[in-house]
Amino acid sequence: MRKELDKVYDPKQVEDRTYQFWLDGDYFHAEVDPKKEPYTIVIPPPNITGQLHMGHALDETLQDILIRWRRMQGRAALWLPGTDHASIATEAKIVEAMRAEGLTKEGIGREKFLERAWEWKRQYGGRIVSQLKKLGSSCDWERERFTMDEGCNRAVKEVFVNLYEKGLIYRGERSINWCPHCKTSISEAEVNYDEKDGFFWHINYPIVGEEGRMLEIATTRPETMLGDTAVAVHPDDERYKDLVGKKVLLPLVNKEIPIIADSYVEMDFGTGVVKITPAHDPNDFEVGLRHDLPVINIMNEDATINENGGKYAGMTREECRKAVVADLEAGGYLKKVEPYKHNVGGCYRCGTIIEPRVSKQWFVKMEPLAKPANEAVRAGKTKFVPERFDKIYFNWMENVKDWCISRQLWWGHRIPAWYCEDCGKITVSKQEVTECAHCHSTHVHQDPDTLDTWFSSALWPFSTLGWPDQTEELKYFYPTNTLVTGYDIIFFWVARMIFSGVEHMGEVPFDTVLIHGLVRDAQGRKMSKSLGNGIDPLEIIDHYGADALRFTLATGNSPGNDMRFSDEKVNASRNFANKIWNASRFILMNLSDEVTCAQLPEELALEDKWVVSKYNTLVRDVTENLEKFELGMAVQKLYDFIWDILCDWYIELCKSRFQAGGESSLNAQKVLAYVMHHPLRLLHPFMPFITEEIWQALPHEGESIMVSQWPVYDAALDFAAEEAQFEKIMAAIRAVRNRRAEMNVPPSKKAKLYIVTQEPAVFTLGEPFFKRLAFASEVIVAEDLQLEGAVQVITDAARILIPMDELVDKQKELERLSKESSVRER
RNA sequence: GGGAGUAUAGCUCAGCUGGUUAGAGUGCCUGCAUCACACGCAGGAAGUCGCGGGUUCGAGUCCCUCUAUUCCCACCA
Repeated sequence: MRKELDKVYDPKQVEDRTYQFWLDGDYFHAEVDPKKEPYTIVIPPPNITGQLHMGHALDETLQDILIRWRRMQGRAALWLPGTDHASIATEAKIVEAMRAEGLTKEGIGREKFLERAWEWKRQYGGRIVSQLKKLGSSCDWERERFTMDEGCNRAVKEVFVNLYEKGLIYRGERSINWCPHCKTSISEAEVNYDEKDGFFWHINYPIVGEEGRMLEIATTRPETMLGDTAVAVHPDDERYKDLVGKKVLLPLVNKEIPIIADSYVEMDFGTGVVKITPAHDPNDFEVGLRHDLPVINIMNEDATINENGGKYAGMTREECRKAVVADLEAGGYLKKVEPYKHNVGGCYRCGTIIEPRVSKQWFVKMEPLAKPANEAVRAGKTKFVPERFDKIYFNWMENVKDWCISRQLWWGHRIPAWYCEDCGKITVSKQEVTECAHCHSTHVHQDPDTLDTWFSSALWPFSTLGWPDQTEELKYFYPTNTLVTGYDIIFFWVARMIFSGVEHMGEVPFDTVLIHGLVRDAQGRKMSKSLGNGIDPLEIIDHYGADALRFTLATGNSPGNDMRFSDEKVNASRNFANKIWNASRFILMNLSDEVTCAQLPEELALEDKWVVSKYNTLVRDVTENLEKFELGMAVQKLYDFIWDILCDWYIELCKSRFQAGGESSLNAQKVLAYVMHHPLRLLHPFMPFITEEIWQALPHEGESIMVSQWPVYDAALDFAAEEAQFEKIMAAIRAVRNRRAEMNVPPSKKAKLYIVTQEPAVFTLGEPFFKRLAFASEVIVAEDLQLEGAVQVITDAARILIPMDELVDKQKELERLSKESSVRER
């Protein structure tokens, strides 16, 4: 079927229709097929609360390029899609929505809350998925998963019980990071530290029994003194040695607390004396454990001061600080205040300053899990691209602390642990527990907490393939091949998937982690909601088309590096799409009916061999680049071939042959169809929509470019000698054009050319090329010739003479014309 | 404090294991309505490859020092 193509490519006419065509053809679906080699990518599941942003667009584009390429190579290519329940983010959304109705979580209760959450998921959870489709993502939608679906829930329980039984999950009272806004614990990885301007308050604590003698402590958080249970000095500090064992009177609280010695204290920092607040500082908590100090929690869940704060109860942390400082000053305890910059931890979700909090939480013991994972990575079973990111991985995994996995949230996988009200022991089970495993009491209740979202994400590469069942899919597609993600997510997700895979599957979850950078705005700033500088990929798709967006994101992007996104770049990409479109139009307009498929003719002219040989090299290069994950280089080469080789040279050369007609024209048509048809396949992973649309219009066999074969390098098409010969002619043509431009001769003013050459290719084949591309009215080729008064252009292959009189006349005429027009302008 | 990245044309970036005269896009300048495309064509100007050393027949590329800049980790209250 041959279509009339519009002059300008309009993605809107093509994209949705084409995507539907693919869906209808079931091309994205991958089956277990022992005859094929599998290639698997699991998608980094976007949050159900999310909207497609540029980071997603980049991530999905890279994955789609890889999966489409492998599919065309004949692999059983599975791109497994899905979404993440995003516990904190989703719960926050529901709570917010309820607040508008005057409702609270506690008010409606757990069950009703979860009903609402699932309803919300049903309504909005699909939004991000439909946005992925707009990009052209060729995911196997039949296998779409959700981190909280039944299968994932089974996997989570299996893992939890398994690790608990191995002693790798435990419950303990620890100082954890608490977000007073989200009202839940968060893990170490979920705290972002930012340098903030603050103060260093020096406070005098009077020493008991030594009238007038003070111990000067320095702190950045004076309000926490309400929970002080000791002050500490270094055991070797001569200044304070005599005081260890004595007591100080805690100002404002008027309570005696001991002076202890602990090597945690740095003698050279501050005054060398530290107030110890086990409840509100993780280091102090450790000191407290060593010295058996009481823990006095002075704050509520929302970080307001509780009854332990005495008269300060009810104040916020900030109000309390002001009040405490004022009271210290009034009491004469405040020695001095100095400005101080220090790092303050904030919640990665909401940015609220976290509060250390001592509470009972569930933890994953990391060391025994990290070790075999690290060995596997060190052995090269999983490779990072670019390599340097393994350093980041190792740095984290080798220093990793136990992972706090319990969250005081309702939306998520509930912890499969039950407490006995009679014997107080814990029963952990995959099934609903109705009686205590230890004393058989039926007075049991389940832990109200849920698991960190990342606990279920960590299992994604195998939970999505059916684990814990040993499904055919799991056997065939696991381990997966490539994981594509940003460097910002290595700790949260990549590391945890690796140790989970090694632990539960006995094999790393993927062989390659392709790391990309951040997409920044045109000024190089991070795109953020607060700056309002985010660029909406859907708007870009709407204006320029998905192919232009994908091309932009794939170009000029080397692995691991950040990139800037600008309208200029998308514009250039859109222009490229249009260029391809018009080249196809030209070809379709000139293809006679007898050219039915893209096959080379028997006889190849010099320029045919040149372009075919160039194409052949392109196949090899693009494939090699893809194998090495150099997607940006691959797409650049395609661009160069299509625009420069194909459009600017080969199509131009064909024009004269088409006019001449006959055998030469027919052969040119065949070659042209060939060098358009095949590179389209190479380009398809990058620009799927336009390539499919043109491919459909070209005379071909097969129903979709998606299932056409990825081209392979063919040694028989390597015409290196002819390439070199033809390039000599090209150089000569360029030289003539160059000289004409210098002399301001417009293309419409044609001149006679005398070409003097010993070069056989130029001698026998050059004439039509010069006529068309060097704007010659007539071409005379000679082995030797002298011409008086001619402009001479000398190149490697030929000496070209342009009769002076013709050009001089033209030049004069031009000068006259330009004078006239400048007069007219005035 | 520890680690990593980046520095190449006005701007945004390529440049893989060292090898012709350092490339592209965009912007700029000149010319062009030539029958695929002005979202175009032809031509042009534009670079001390951050600085200084070193290795080499040969360095944008490898090594060292320094400078600027970005990021990650840790954290001393």
